[in-house]
Amino acid sequence: MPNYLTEGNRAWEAVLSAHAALMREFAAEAVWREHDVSMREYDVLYTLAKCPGGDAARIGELQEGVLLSQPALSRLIDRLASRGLVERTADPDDGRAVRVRLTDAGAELQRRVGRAHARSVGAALSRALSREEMASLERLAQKLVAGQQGSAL
Amino acid sequence: MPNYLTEGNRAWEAVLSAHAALMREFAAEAVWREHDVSMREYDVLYTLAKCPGGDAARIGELQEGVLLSQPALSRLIDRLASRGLVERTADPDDGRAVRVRLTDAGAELQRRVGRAHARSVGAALSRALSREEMASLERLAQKLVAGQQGSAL
DNA sequence: TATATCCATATGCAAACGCATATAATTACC
DNA sequence: GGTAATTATATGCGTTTGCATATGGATATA
Repeated sequence: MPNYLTEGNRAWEAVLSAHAALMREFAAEAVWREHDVSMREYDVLYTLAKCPGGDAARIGELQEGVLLSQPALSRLIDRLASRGLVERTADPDDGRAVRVRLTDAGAELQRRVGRAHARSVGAALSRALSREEMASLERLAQKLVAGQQGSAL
Repeated sequence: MPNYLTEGNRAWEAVLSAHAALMREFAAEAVWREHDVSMREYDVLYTLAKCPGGDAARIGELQEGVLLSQPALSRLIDRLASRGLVERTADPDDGRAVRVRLTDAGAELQRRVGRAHARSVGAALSRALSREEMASLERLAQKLVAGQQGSAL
């Protein structure tokens, strides 16, 4: 594994620019205001929605997908719960843990917002990349994630 | 420009995951604490450092690279200025605008932190991608940015 | 089983953020 | 050239964030 430092840095800088540019565009969508949901809140709702085990996840699991500190995520879930979008339930196997799952209202909101947001995402990517390039980008991003997981040992 | 909505969404989701994973790793670096600089602050210092015109940029220009609201960036610059890392000067051509440039101390700090951070970035990318893949990722990310610029019209 | 250590989540608090809006300077239009 | 619309940045204010730490359950060790 040779170290191509400058190439790596240039690639990462480009990724950051792309991330910033697209996030800015997506943040400008009307959906968020229409449904009174922030992108971060939606991110959590989305993560819960695609969660395999009956839409229930432990906070620690959600943490991996969302770029937030543990306390910030804990309070974000507070807010979602107080709005009736998610429910906290005790984990039967671990008394310390908390399971979070979407309520019907939360799942419904996620679907509504998700449809609109997915359109924007698809449009933005289609504008810039071919189908093959999208697949290539997906693969490269997945390799980056995989590389990270290896280093966490 | 056909719309490959699902492919685009999968690619974007992978990019978000990679971004989150790497940002988390980079945030854990010791540099930030050692030099009492947050990643966002460094981001601004870096943007100023690579700025062509004598390391001076208008706030609006900085805004494009940093994912922050205009008021947040304005105050971030306040803090950097109060620590003597950047200087605000009036723009000679536009009385509304403000030019921001690195002080010597700011440039020095940027270099120190930059070296350490660049090592981490390079290492993380090298761990996951080959040189060719880095180049490919850079190109795809640049196309994403270019696609965005086109849509801003 | 008592005790120390480790883990998952929550809470106190100061710092930082976003939204709305103010301020001041530029450009557009008549 | 004067008034309106626009642009660049700053400020007020309520909300959200991160850091440090508390709390309470699990695991290990003796």
